[in-house]
Amino acid sequence: MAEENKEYTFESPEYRKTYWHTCSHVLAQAVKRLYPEVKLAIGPAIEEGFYYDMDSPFPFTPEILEKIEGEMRKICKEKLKLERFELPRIEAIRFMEEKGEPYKVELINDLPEDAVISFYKQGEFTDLCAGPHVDSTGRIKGNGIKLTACNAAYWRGDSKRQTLQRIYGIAFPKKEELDAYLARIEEAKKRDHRKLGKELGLFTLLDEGPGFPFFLPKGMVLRNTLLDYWRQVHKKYGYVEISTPIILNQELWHRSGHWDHYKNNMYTTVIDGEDYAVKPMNCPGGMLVYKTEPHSYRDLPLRMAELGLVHRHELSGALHGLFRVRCFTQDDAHIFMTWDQMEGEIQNVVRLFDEVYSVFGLSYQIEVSTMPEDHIGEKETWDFATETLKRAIEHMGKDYVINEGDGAFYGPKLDFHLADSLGRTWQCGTIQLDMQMPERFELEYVGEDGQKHRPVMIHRVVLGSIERFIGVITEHFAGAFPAWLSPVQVKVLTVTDRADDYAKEIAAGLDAQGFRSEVDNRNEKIGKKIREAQLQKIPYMLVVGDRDIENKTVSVRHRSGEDLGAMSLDAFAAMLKAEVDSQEIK
RNA sequence: GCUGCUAUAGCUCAGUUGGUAGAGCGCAUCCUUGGUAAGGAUGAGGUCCCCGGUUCAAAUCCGGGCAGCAGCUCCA
Repeated sequence: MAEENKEYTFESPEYRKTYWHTCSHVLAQAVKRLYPEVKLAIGPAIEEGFYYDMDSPFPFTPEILEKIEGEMRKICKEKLKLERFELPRIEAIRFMEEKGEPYKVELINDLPEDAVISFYKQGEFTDLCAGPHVDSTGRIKGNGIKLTACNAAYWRGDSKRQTLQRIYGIAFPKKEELDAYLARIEEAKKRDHRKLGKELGLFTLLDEGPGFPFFLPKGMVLRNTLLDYWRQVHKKYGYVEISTPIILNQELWHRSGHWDHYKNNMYTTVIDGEDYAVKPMNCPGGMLVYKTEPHSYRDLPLRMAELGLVHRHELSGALHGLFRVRCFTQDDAHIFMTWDQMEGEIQNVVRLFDEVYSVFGLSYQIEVSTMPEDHIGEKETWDFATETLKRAIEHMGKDYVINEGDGAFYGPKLDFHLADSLGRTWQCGTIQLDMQMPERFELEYVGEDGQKHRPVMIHRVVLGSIERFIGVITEHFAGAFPAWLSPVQVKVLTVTDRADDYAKEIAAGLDAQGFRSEVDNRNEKIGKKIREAQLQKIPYMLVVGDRDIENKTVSVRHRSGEDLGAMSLDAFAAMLKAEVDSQEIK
């Protein structure tokens, strides 16, 4: 773009990338001016902003980042022209050696034989770079730049190599846009499920069990309500439910292949001198249940669901609230079927996903994950399974992207990434097609022809992990769950203690109809009770005072702030029932 | 696991150059009986994450560990 003399619009994704890419060069230039001893690695533009990886003998503190920001603003003011030039490989290497940039030398060495080796020069600073860039550092708005963080990153993404320091930044052509961006980040932090989980009394994580969440009474109501719904919808889609043990003999895990491919993440124990393992997945248990009796083709597809508690030893640094834990409940199911049933059954699962996600107002993006390096089975089987998955969703008119080499060790999968209300995505649902486990466990069914055949299997989860899903919807709803899910649906607030008995009657009446209510009859003013119920994001507040006692009414307030006025308890209950039954989001 | 940062009351946080601790909220008691987002007073509550070191003296300085946060790696 530097070469072209056209109008720039920041709204175009290409130009944003170019703009941010130049910012990363300005960042590197600023660092080299202030700290010449720092070695440069790589500095690209990313989805939102840019970063530069550097090898520095000292950590970049927030104070240092501010200093660097200041220098960056100066560089913008200097309006340095960006000029591109090329060098033959030998000269390019010598050039970077002379500058004392070993990481750049390594990058050049690893470029393909026929690569054009280009550089961009701005003032005294030159960087190895394929471009493109804006034509002058004057294009960058100095006070629209913010260095947001400094963190560690491995050189070339390899955990065995040098740890570098990565400075992240963001930049906009207008200061107001930067402020809006920073405000959005602040908003996201308010929705963080770890913060809301504590404030709303949903769950907690304690030192005594890192990565092992505790569910508190309110979180448990939410969880059980979610699971009631889950059972109801699975019944509708023809599933049966099973439960298999958490600890099983290690021999089973050898047979399933988990031991060879997953043992680093498995917890083990010894019982009566024999080795056992805590299950990291539910499938082997499901296989064993399938084998407890002979099956006819008439039984298929057999859809066996299991809310299975699995344990996985995740790296300590990977733990993150309920999103990444060491023990979680998968809303698993294993579907056994004939080859003919595959496509239809995959689509049946996708329809179930659509129904469930739409209840929460969640949209998704599908990824097709293909054969990983570390896999079992033949490539031909994998190709067939992958094609079947793709074809099934293509016939439903669904879009997808390919995630090369990210499949499970036993088969390819469709991953459903859910976007929360801030546009961040989390993998929840997955549909995995498996032709390996039925083989390893020698599963059979008797066909129409009276012969034994091998079924095919689908592994699938909709919510993914109950824990993660609760985290996702907590952020998605910012803690204001729809009435059907809210741990407390109604809070009855007394104006004076003369209303105590009446309030208890109201709450008892609601409880009798299956609603979840609480009474706040503390010796506090009504304004304070409302404020607290509001902060707890309770959908409905029923204010009861002398007027209500006299008129046999409740004064209804919704958490949106709307005053719905006085009405009879029956009228309110009917309204709430309609809202709960429809699973309305409001 | 790696790099950096953080750890003080149930929660959110102060704590000056080393002299064994404070606020607000919450909780308890009392006053107050107040109609749609915080009424007032009093009081209880702390092994300053754990272990070790320096020092007459450590919440504070140093080392090690556990945990959390950010990111990287990983997420079958």
